[in-house]
Amino acid sequence: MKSDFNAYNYLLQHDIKPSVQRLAIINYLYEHRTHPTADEIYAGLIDQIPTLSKTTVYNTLNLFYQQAAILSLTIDDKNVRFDIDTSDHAHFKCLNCGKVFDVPAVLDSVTAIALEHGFIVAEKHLYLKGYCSSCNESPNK
Amino acid sequence: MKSDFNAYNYLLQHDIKPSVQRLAIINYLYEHRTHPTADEIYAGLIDQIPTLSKTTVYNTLNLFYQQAAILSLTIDDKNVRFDIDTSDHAHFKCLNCGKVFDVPAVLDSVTAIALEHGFIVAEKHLYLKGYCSSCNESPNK
DNA sequence: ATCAAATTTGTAATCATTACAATTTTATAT
DNA sequence: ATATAAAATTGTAATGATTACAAATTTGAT
Ligand SMILES: [Mn+2]
Ligand SMILES: [Mn+2]
Ligand SMILES: [Zn+2]
Ligand SMILES: [Zn+2]
Repeated sequence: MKSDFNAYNYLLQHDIKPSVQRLAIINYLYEHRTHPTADEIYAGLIDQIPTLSKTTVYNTLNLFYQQAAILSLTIDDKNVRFDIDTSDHAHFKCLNCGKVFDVPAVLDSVTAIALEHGFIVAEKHLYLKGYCSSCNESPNK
Repeated sequence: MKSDFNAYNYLLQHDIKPSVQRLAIINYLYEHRTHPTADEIYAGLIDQIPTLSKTTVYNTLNLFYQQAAILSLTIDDKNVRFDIDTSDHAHFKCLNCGKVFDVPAVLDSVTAIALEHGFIVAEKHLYLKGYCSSCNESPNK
């Protein structure tokens, strides 16, 4: 089953000039909704693009973020994680297996309160931490 | 005007054995509600405790965090910030001046949704980013 | 006073991310 | 098509926050 995602147009829509590397990275994010780190993206693409540089991965992700084509998640204090899903949703990180899950959420009320305080809100991040259902049922350690 | 905060008892209540360094750090957090970094705490205490080591500051903050005596904030991808206020509230980071402000918030609804998905929630962090009222009125650059 | 445990300290290591200059690729002008 | 300039990519070195670790100091119990 082939992906119906048009990476080329997705980049153009965000004023990003497509290149082999940029298309590969945005496609990787489309196909891997696990909120990968820059290093994971690099490891996942190095076979496909043997000349790929880790610097390019970082530069490209920063460009995507600046152009609001992806989210940059700091739920983990060690690595920044990336998400092609820029819609309003929360994230849950399991303290046992480390996976980051999506959680449906609406954050309008908090944004409204921030506006009342004179803040102009550009980004909203709701991070939850705890134990996922798998790790809860069969705890590791 | 003297602080009415009993640092000694606060540590004991969280099963933390008080020491000169630990008392100084928890007092610093009580008096500085700016969500300081480990480095800022170190810089703010080095005159008062000239032998203080940065390693001790990190170790102590990690201990406080493990004992749930403070919050550990990852709103900034560069530095972890710390907060003695463990009550339910959100944070707003100004992308211009870098300050981190408190924002009142109730996150029960999202926690409920997470529970429905089988997640056990231990921590909740709501981070907003944008421009504070000062920076909004007189933009810098 | 003595000994062991806990805490603190200083230094070195780790490691994610960025800086930077060289190289390669792409686009534009002749 | 060729020359030239601009943009993108690459490799390596630097940065900087945090941690690892072992030595030194302090604390607490006998
Ligand atoms: Mn997501
Ligand atoms: Mn706070
Ligand atoms: Zn898990
Ligand atoms: Zn500001």
